[in-house]
Amino acid sequence: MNLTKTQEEYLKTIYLLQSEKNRARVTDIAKKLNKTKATVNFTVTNLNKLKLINYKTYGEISLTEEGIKYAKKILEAYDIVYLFLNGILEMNPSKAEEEASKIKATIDDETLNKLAKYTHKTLGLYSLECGYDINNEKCLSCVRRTNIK
Amino acid sequence: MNLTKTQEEYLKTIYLLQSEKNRARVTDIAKKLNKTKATVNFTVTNLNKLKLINYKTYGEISLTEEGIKYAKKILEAYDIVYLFLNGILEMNPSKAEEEASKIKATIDDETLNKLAKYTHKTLGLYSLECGYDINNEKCLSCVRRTNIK
DNA sequence: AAAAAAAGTTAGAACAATCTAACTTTTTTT
DNA sequence: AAAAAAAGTTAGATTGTTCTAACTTTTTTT
Repeated sequence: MNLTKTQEEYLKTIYLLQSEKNRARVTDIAKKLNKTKATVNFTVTNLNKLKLINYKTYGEISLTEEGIKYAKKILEAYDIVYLFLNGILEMNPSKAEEEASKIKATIDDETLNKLAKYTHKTLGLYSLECGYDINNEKCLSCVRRTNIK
Repeated sequence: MNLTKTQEEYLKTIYLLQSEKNRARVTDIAKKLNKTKATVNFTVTNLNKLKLINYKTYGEISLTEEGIKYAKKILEAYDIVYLFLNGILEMNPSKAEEEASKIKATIDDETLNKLAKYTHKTLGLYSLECGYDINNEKCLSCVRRTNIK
């Protein structure tokens, strides 16, 4: 399935809201993304059709198994970019967060992998506190700032 | 004036085509951006209304003074990102080019400046072959791969 | 200079994402 | 439990970007 940037952004937001506040209502998402409730409702309906979230009119919103998979992948990518911006470029957390979202949404996997490798090497994290495996082209928990269950 | 990403992309493309091939026709732009002629025609008409290009129906396309200013700024930003991707992440030129376009279009000036500083410092270009001035927050000719007249 | 090819244009449609305004449902407060 | 507030929905419109298909103009070839 090929998601749009917006869809990815919403999945990530729902995931984070759920792990931070144990719920992700239309209003919460709207606030976090600075969109109107109508807009959020539109995308939520749309993600529901794709079976990425569970949702019934006036009901609660939660990610499906599939949705969680996507959200984790999106977050991992986002975290790599965040780590670079915050850890290497020394941007302040909130700015780095904002920019990481935007950048993550545009770059492809090759760039992301190269950035992960570089960031790990430069920050001296490789094969230390994190489980990053340079051959396996994966970046794991060390990058994650949020606590995902 | 606040341009959309698409408008910026077209301005950059027109600029490059003009310096490389001395002309930027609808067809040339379409090929470079992988869009249909109809689509290019639409945006060209639109840039003309904004007085960023000179253009009459069936006529030639060229940048106005204003258009050139924008294009240079866009290219400078693009080049900073390109230098990072190619020079530091060691991506191959064509991939770096492609990704730099996308990234440049999303990040804001603060990120760009930090990236410029970092890239210059890391590649040892600062105050050597380039005119980069760390206080002035500008990245000048050293980054430019294209020869702009 | 006529025919063919290339370039350019226009009209009409589609899509994703967003908005405002009016409305309904649910939750909270009194 | 009635009133008020908060949350959620729907309809309708707008914007930006893109497309296809049909058409016109310009350029090149014969």
